Amino acid sequence: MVKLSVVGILAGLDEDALTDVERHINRKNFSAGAQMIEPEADSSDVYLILSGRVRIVNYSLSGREITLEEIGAGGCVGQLSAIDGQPRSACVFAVNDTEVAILSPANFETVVKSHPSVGWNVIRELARIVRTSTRRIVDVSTLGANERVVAEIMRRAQQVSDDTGAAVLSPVPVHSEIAGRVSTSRETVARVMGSLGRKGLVNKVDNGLHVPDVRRLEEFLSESIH
Amino acid sequence: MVKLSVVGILAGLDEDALTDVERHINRKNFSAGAQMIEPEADSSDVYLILSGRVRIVNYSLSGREITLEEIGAGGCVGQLSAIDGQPRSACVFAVNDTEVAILSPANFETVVKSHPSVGWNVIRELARIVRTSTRRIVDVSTLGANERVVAEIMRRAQQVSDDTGAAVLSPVPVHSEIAGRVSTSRETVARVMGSLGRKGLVNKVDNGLHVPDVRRLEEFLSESIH
DNA sequence: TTCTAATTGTGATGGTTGTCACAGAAATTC
DNA sequence: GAATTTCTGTGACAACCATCACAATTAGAA
Repeated sequence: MVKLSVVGILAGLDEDALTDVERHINRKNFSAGAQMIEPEADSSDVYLILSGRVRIVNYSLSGREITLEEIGAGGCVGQLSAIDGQPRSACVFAVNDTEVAILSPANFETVVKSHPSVGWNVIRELARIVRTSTRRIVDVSTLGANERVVAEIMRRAQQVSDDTGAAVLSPVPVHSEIAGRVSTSRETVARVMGSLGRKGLVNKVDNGLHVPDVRRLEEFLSESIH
Repeated sequence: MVKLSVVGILAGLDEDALTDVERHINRKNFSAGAQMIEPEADSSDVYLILSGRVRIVNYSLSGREITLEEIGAGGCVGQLSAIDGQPRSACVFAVNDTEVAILSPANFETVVKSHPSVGWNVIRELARIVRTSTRRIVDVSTLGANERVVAEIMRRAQQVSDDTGAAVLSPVPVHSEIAGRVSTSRETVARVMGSLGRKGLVNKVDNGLHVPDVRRLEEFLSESIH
């Protein structure tokens, strides 16, 4: 049984407070691929992710999948509805087997209001989301689809680059998954990845995608933006 | 001298608390068009808007202007940097003559943490921003430029529609301003507006843009999405 | 292994829309 | 009211990329 203390927004709570929260949650498990929240549902529960990984997506009428966020253990989803009472705007499903603690909106509000540190944690988390959303709006408004794909690879590589400036993305990101994250088609991702490979900017290794020189990728991107 | 009580995030504070906050702010005036915050500046102050109107924009390398938000009296800007300490990601300028109260990041954090209601107000405000950002990401990923323009007019009309289902947007929105808000070019907005006019869905009146039947506009949009 | 499903690679094509260019209209300034 | 700036309207054109359509490859299950 995973402890609630792994949850980021509860950081700073002492043992007593945590056991108190524990009394107000329901634990639940979802297996990989299961849908956790469907849009327009009129629940407003907050899901604290204890283990596993979830993805927040939105489907266009034409069936195109738009990935809004992906959140791992320690994160939480579904806060928005709990905060403003509006219906859910996206659907959430489990990428891996996932264990969650479910908090009712009323209890969420109580916890937030009675523990200033939790309130501040929630604020920080929302600020993070606003920043990434803003970046994405700017990206999609100023970059072409090809450049967005490169930028996405670059960002992922930056996060795991070692001191020689190389990085390995493992497992190899699936094209359609990247496409969902940068609002383009799977085919465009395939073409860009092919071209990056031919230029030697990335290459496939056993169990991952190898980026020999992240800096060179950055340069390539700023050149192509022109 | 405008009272601090107009500020949304301070709602719920009593007189004593307000006078206390008053001691920690600096008032400042900006005239229309003045730049209030420039990107990358290493200040992290929070600006409480007492009167006037400001616009948060981001410029692409090619000079294209992306409007992220527009905020009137009672709102606040610059929270993100105060919350996460990261540099500013956009620039803010005054649309009208604007009076602000400036709060240092440390004082902002103190106020938020010492008044649960303020904390919750900030959370609600951030949630609102996340919702509009998400909507915009979905829009820009699923709709074409033409449809986004129609959707923008529709949303504005919905907000001011009377009981007959008509609406007047006044003053007439400037094309380039709409373009900045839906990530397209001024010319595209001009073409769409022209076509909407020819269809009788909108028409110019003295001092505004008249939408005779908002519902018809909604229908037109869902048809064009197809 | 063999079979099946998922993922990738690539050509052809057409629609959308950004960009350039310039003319006309409207609003502001002087 | 003349002059200047800002805003609007529209044509032409090319770039970009989503979509369709398959083939090839790889991974996973039986």
